[in-house]
Amino acid sequence: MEKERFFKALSRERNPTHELKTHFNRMLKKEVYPAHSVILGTEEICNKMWFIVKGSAMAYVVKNGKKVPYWFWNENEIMVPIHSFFKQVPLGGYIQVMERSTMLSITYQGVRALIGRFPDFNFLLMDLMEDSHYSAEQRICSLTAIEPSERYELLLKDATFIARKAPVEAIAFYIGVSRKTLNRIRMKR
Amino acid sequence: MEKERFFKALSRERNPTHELKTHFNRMLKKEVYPAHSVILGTEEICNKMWFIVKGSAMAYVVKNGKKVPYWFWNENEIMVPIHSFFKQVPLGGYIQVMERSTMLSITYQGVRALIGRFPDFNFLLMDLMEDSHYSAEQRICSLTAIEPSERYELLLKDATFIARKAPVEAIAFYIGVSRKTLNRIRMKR
DNA sequence: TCTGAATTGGGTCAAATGACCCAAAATCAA
DNA sequence: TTGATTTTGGGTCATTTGACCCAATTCAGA
Repeated sequence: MEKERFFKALSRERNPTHELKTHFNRMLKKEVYPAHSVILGTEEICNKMWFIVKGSAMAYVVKNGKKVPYWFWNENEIMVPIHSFFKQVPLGGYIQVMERSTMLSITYQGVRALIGRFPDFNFLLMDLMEDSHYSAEQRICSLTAIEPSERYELLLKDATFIARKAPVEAIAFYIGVSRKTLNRIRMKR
Repeated sequence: MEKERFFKALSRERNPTHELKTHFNRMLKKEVYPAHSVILGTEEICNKMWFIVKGSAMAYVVKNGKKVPYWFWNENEIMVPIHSFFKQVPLGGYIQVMERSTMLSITYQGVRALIGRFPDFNFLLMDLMEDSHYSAEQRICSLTAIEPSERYELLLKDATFIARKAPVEAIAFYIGVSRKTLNRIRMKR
């Protein structure tokens, strides 16, 4: 069942109590977003954490009228803009689904309640943050320590869904080059 | 006193119990590193979290024999390679002090003990991770959404200590350009 | 303090890149 | 289904960039 998948994605190798799971599941709401809909705007404070049951999404900033993505989420992943959600501050970017997407969501208040009641829950959240932080650091290294073409190869290897689902220009900006340069990279292989 | 500064950097706006503070302080060790010494190597698992009482440090990966920095820490900051420390896995990079530095350290076992005993402590760690994650995300946006010269201006504004303390080449790689390009940027202003 | 090593600014030139452009293809909405 | 809009690959050309180089300066260790 879908709720199980969300909880599984959260808990992974850990073994949280059944009680936590029950309370967690009880708080989930199902949401469906039409293709390309914007879920969250720059000025908004994110008050939900999602699990992508089916679909995908990206977070981007707008520069010179262009969407420059800084994060992608795939099916089966937990989608939460960490800073906006946990600090309850404006997102400073946009989150948009890349296709018609089905999500499960839990509110900020819901998460807070679980934290208060189940100290174990903290560990799950900390794991989430660690992983996210690790990905971000990997991305920084990729953007500074390797060539654009290698970055593209890495993307094809580690995040195939991006190559399949995102517009070319978004992929290009994501790896720090222009659409033209990504085209040239693709021509050469 | 130095230990107070460490705890203050950890707790910030929060108000942890005095008991936590006492136990925390009791676990700290003072360490002094000579200028440019490497504190942690690629294969090592980080088993400490530091507070930089005086000095500064950088984390970098080596690419074609060059040091490409992905993180800098200044005086009064908490230095911890989040992934290696919390997941207890090899660093996958190097940490080096940029000058003779005085630190306070607490071991991984120490942190674990505090987590077990003071659930409050989790919140301090989560704040730490959030902030770190936010900085990483900002850096990703800077590397993809703005021009090298703007990146340099941002660095001068938000992280002056890097411009003052890091070698030119390190600064260049940090903002994703060659030493030559950074030189040209500097010439033009 | 002194000497060797490392870092620095800046010159040259070939290669990579981005801005602009276009026509074809794909996508979307009525 | 169809017409309008968006996305795409690819061409041109000016600009930016990086690799390589060197001499001057700074730095570090004895």
